[in-house]
This record gives sequence, structure tokens and C-alpha cells, in this order.
Amino acid sequence: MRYSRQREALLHLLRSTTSHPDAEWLYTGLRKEYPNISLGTVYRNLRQLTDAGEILELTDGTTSHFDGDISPHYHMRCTGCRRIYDIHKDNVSITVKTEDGFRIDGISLMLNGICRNCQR
Amino acid sequence: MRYSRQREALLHLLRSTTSHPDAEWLYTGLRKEYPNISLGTVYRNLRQLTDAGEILELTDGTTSHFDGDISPHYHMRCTGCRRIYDIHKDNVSITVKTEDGFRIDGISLMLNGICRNCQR
DNA sequence: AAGATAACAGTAATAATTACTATTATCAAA
DNA sequence: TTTGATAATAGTAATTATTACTGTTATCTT
Repeated sequence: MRYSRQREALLHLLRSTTSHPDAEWLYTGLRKEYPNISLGTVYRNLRQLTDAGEILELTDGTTSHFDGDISPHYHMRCTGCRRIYDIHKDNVSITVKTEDGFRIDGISLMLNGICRNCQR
Repeated sequence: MRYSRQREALLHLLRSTTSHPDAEWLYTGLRKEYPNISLGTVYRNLRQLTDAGEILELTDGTTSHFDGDISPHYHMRCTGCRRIYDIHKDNVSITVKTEDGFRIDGISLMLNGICRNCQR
């Protein structure tokens, strides 16, 4: 993977937020610094970074969201405001009895509910 | 929600399989009995049934898959053949320390890995 | 420097899903 | 039972997220 300013800017932008943005949000943000950046460039780099394990893709829901924090933690989606919140790993415990010869490579957990704000 | 034959047939078809099909698969199956059924009808009814809590939507991945079994259980997706398998609830334990006033309504857990078949 | 090619911007194409519209089926009340 | 209101339908067009294509530019190695 060859260096590019656009990819570096994308990675920095994603790491600067905890809002788990989607491609469009990142595109809009990057255009401030790179007015001519292409949406395709954003998507391509998001995939490359995901494949390289440098960022995380959250595929639950209709649109992919991304997380610059790859330390072990979980997520909660508010069905009201659609925001995704982090949940510290110490607050969750998951144990799975592997059956039938499945080889488990990754666990994606999404808690759905209503955040404090949206409960009014 | 007013009765319709198409919706009833959809529900029966979905309940007859454990393969967690997508809209296209259900559409193809329903066309045997209803050659003129519309794909839009399939999507509309899948949404209605999901909203009514009569079926389950699995949104992890690029395409929505549906489950006619709404009893508590979990899922595992094989990254090789893309099939979704059921995991009995007794083989999984999840505990979450609720923090920050979140009200958790549902837990969606997807284990990603390789099934016995795809391991050769 | 020069050559090879990864990455880019811009645009077109694809895939899944939703919206629209005129017609038909369901169902409750006369 | 008809009748009337309208939910649901088939068929089609539109939308949305994402990927593919293409000619040009930037990176990096020699």
C-alpha cells in the first residue's frame, strides 16, 4: 500500500471522532482540506484500511459505519437518533460454546435500544 | 394489517426454512405459487412483518436476511459460503452492565468464521 | 532523472431497496 | 348481499449506497 495524502487525512479524520461516521460524513469533512477529493477515493481507502485491519467496519444497518478505534470494545445503536455509542469491553462479557466445528474468527455485537437523550 | 394471501404465503415460506433467506430468494420461491407477485410486495411485507415482530431481520452484511424463527437464539455467518447458521441460545451467554442510562431493547450477535464444510 | 504502477478525480454502472400509480381485494356497515 | 372505504397488489420508476472504469497524476524504486 503506497502512501497517499488523501488516505492519511482520512485516517486522521476518522481517528479524531468517536461518532462512527459513514463514508458520506468523511467525504464532507475531507472536502474542507481536499475540495476535489472523490467519494470513490473515500470508499476505496475505507476498504483498504479495513482490510489492513487499521480501522473497523460496522455493517449492522443499511449503511456501513467506521471506527478508527480498533481496541477491543462493543457498540450500541440508538434506534431513536441512530447514533452509535461505544461500550467499554469491561462492561460486556460474552462466552460461546463452539459447536459443530465452526471456527470463530470475529464477534460482532450490536446492542439496540434508546439512549439517555432520546428517552427525553 | 389487513389479510393478504401473498403475505401469508411469504410467512409460511420463511417459516419452512432455516436458511435465513434474502428477499430475492423468497421472491423466487413465491413465484412458483404466485407467478405475478411483485418484488416490491415481498419487500413491503418483509418490513411489515419485521415491524410487527413476527419475523427477524438480520442486517449484518450487504443484504438483509430474514428469519422466521423469533425464539431467542443467535447467528453465525460463514465467511466462506456466506451461509448463516443458528446457534442455540444455551451455547451463548452475554451479560452487559448497562451504563449511562441506555435502555437496551435487543441484542444482535453475529459470529463470523468458517463452517465445518468450508474448512474442507 | 526515468520508468513502473498505485492512487487519484471524475464519472458511469450496479445492486438492494423504496416510492409511485392505477387497479384489485379485503372487510365492515348498511 | 351490495356498497363504500381503503389496504394491498403488480408493475414500474426512482433512490441510495457502493463499486467499476478510465485517463491522468503522485509515489517510489532504480
